[in-house]
This record gives sequence, structure tokens and C-alpha cells, in this order.
Amino acid sequence: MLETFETVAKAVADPSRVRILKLLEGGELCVCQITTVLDLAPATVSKHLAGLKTAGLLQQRREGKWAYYRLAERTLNPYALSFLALVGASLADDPTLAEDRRVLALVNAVPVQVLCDQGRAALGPNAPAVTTCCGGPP
Amino acid sequence: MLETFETVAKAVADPSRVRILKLLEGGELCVCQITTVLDLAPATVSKHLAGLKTAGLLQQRREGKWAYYRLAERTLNPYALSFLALVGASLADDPTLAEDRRVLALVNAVPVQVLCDQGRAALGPNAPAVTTCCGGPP
DNA sequence: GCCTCATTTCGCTGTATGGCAAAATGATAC
DNA sequence: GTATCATTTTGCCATACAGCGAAATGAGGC
Repeated sequence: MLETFETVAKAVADPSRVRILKLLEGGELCVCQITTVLDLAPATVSKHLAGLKTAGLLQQRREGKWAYYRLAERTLNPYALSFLALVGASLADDPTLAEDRRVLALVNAVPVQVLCDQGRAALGPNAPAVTTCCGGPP
Repeated sequence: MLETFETVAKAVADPSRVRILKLLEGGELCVCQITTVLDLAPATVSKHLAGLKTAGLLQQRREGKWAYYRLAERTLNPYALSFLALVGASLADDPTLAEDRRVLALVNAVPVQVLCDQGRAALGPNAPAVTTCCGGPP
């Protein structure tokens, strides 16, 4: 019980995992999409996804070569939904998460096929982090 | 923002700190009372309390030689109250926490003065953990 | 002033874990 | 069958941190 609670709390106590959860609020995503937005090694993202799934926060679906993850609707962990609700109600105006949403919009404009091939390069020159944070070129 | 959220989430992701929070749901407690219930070194408990306070989850009050901690009513951390509410609504029937409540009842029957002197010894023979877990002696 | 004692801080050790690269897995295409 | 490719697992490194004992702090009592 305490241990179960701890598992979910730990899952939510890491910035990368919160970023993933917030990304998935917009609907399910393929691993390579998440990887591109977070700009982390695939192995790292995969480990995070596995942890979130173990904690009962995510569900997985396979479609061909790709694996799609989404926020859990049903879960074995009695605390998972509470934590999901809390995360959903928080961090509305965090700059990192806002930037993630911006990059996600670019990602969604590219077919998954291409994204998996090229990674961040598929997004064009607007992708790199906050390079154009102060209004961009005139 | 994300960092602030992370601080509170980390604070809640540790079993000892959750035990402290649940203990304090019954009202403020002195450090030596908490130390006795958790059965940890004073230094360890003090560090936990400091962390919880930094996270905005606890408030402190000094009375003479003793320091009393209680759950925060007001806090600088915008997520602290949400997490407190979540913890409050969870873990109702966890056995570890039930045992903590049992020991706390014994602790409350002893003056703080005596408790600080003698620690767990002041509680008499009923104190040690789950020794009488299956009904106790007839 | 000085002593006592609850609490906190410091220094340390062992464990847990985020990150990556490389190898293994598993599904599709041929 | 074999090849390709997205994902996962494995092995490793660096960092973070729970726990303790010892030393420092700070409030009463004398």
C-alpha cells in the first residue's frame, strides 16, 4: 500500500516523466514522437515509459513497428488516477512544458515514418529549444 | 515551476516522509514524538522535517526546548496543498501507518519531557513493532 | 557567566536511479 | 528464410539522497 503509493509518487517526481504525462494529455503518442520532443536517448525514454506503465499511469498499444502510449483510463494502482488528476490540474503555465507543446505541434505536422527516420532534423529549423525565445528574427 | 512541483512530489515519494505527514494529520507533534514513532535517528527525522518544510508541506513552531511541526495551512508552494489533500485522501488502511497510529497513542500517553529522555523505552512493553500482530497474549 | 539537553548540521557510506551507448528483441517487408 | 528498423533491455557511469554518528547550535535553568 505505502509501497504502491510510493511507486506512483516517484514516477511523478521526475521532470522527464512529468513532461511525458503532460504531452500525453493531448492524446496518445508514438515513442519516437515523445523521444523527439524530449530530446533524450530512445533508451532513456523507453525506460521512463516502462516506469510510468508499471506505476499504472500509462497504457500501451502496438501498431506495426510502433508503440503508442496514452494516459491510463483504467489502472490496477488505486492512486494512479488521483495523481494523474493532480498532474492534469497543475503546471498550466510552466515554460518547459509550453515549449514541449510547441515542439509537439511541429512533430504532429510530420508523418511518424519520417520522424522515426530523421528525428529532430525532420522538424526543420524551428525545432531547437528556445533559440528564438525573444521574438525571433525580424 | 516544474522544479517546484518536483520538490513537493519528491517529498511525498518517500515512505518515511509520508509516515510523518500522516502522523501530523492528527495535529502538531514535537520532534521527539515523531522520532519515537518512526524509530529513526533524530538526525534523520530532522532532515526529513526540514525537507517537508522547504517543500511547503509543514510549518514549525518553537516552544521552549521543543520544536513542534504541523501540516501547512498556508504555503508558498502552490502545489503543496494539493499534495497534502491527496495524501490525506489516500492510504487509509495501510498497515504500517496503522501501526504508527497505535504507537502514537502510546506516545501521547507519555509527557514529552519523559519521552525525550527515554525514547521508545518510555512506552513500556507494548511499543516494539508488530510483535503482537496476531491477537496478542490471551 | 556556564551547564543541560532537544534539535540541527556536518561528514560519511551504501543504495537507488537518470542518462547514454551497445546489444537484444520483435514486428514488418522482402 | 533474411533484412530492416522501432523499441526494449543490458551494462555502465555519475549524481542524488536516506540513514547514521559526531559535532555544532540554541534555548532554558542555574
